[in-house]
Amino acid sequence: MLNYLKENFTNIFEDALIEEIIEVGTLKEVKEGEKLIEIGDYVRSMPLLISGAIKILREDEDGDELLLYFLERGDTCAMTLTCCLGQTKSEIRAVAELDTTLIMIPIQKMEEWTGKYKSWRNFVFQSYHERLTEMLETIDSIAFYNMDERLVKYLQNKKKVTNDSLINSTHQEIAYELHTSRVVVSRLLKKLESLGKIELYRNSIKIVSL
Amino acid sequence: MLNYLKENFTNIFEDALIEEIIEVGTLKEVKEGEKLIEIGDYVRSMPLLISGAIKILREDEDGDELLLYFLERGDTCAMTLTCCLGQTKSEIRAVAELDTTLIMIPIQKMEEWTGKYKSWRNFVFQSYHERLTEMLETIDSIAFYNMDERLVKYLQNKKKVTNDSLINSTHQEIAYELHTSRVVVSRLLKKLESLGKIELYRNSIKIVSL
DNA sequence: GTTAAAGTGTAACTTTTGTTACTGCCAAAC
DNA sequence: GTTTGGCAGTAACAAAAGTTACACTTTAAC
Repeated sequence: MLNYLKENFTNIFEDALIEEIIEVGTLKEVKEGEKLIEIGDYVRSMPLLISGAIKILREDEDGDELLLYFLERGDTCAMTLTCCLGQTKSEIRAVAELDTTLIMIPIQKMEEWTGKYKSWRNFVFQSYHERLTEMLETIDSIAFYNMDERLVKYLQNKKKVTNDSLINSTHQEIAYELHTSRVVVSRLLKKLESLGKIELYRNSIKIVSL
Repeated sequence: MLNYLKENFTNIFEDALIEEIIEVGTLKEVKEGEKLIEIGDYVRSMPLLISGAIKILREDEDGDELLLYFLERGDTCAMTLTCCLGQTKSEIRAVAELDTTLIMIPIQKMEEWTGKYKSWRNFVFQSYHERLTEMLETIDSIAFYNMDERLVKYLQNKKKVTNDSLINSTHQEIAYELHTSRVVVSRLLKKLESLGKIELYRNSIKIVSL
């Protein structure tokens, strides 16, 4: 755990804080597709992301989803922060996008460390800032762009997060995350293919130039 | 200022903190329609809302707007918090929805107080939580609901914030805030009127039962 | 090998939303 | 009083997105 922390959070956390994290934190590994938090859950610990990626989803009345954003190496979950402190239920679902390694920190430490360590405070505020910014980008996408542009952004984002220009998703899965229908996704993907920007295969999409 | 603070933030802030706020804070009054923050501005002080209401807006490439949420009595601007700490430009525009009274706090104090006062930390985290929740509600509206439902929510929200069932807005103004066109708003308002839920006048809308 | 299930392609159609254009009305300015 | 500009109503049309239906292919299960 020490190595993980040094690699990912050195220059961010003070040495004394790193020691404390090692004392109380527990290492957790989750497989791709595994659910970390469900809507309505009470959250009892806070994740620090070491490697992999986690997608954060919102759900509508019918149980359909919308992808909000991804968490990556060095990130933490801002929702969890507020849930921990406010003792409220989770408003979102968190699912591993890739095989992921996390350090879980008990929520009692949250409050203590925000008083004690300046580096922790900065980290927490920085996280809030990043998450708010990502929420704004999500709002921009939904409110200001058409589905074809949203699809392109989605594919670009997915490529960045997985670091792979071959995207292993079905049209149905993409439709869920964009909160639209499979037929619409197929239609728009076909158009992108005919423009030479992607190549379509069963269960996967190759990004050529987006 | 002492009275304002006692009325709105007692039980929230420690006495020592209230004293400090009085020392360094300045009272500010803004008229309805007045702009407080523009996109791209660097923010140098943090507002505590004493009375009135402020609307927070996002802008697209063409300069068209989208209403994100309102700030009310006892609120502060989460965007400002992160902007102050991160020294980044504002991502949003803030405009007074009503005549509004604020206490402005220099940003230098932010960092100091988060270390010093537990009540201040709680207030800041609470603010983040509320703003994140409101952003989620905004996302729900845009992503999951049709324009007719969004319009109803908008009218309900406006009634709540202004505490007045007579809404003094033109169709064009509503269209801007919902990021749609005037014709669409007129069409949907007319439908609501024919259902007996509202009454339409020039420059205003009376909410009967929504 | 046969069957079943999941994934994709596509046509035809509906609904929702956005656009253009034109009308009349009201209120402030002259 | 007349003019002017902003506001609202509405029709007609276009574009975007969602829906239904069905064909065909691939893969997994039996």
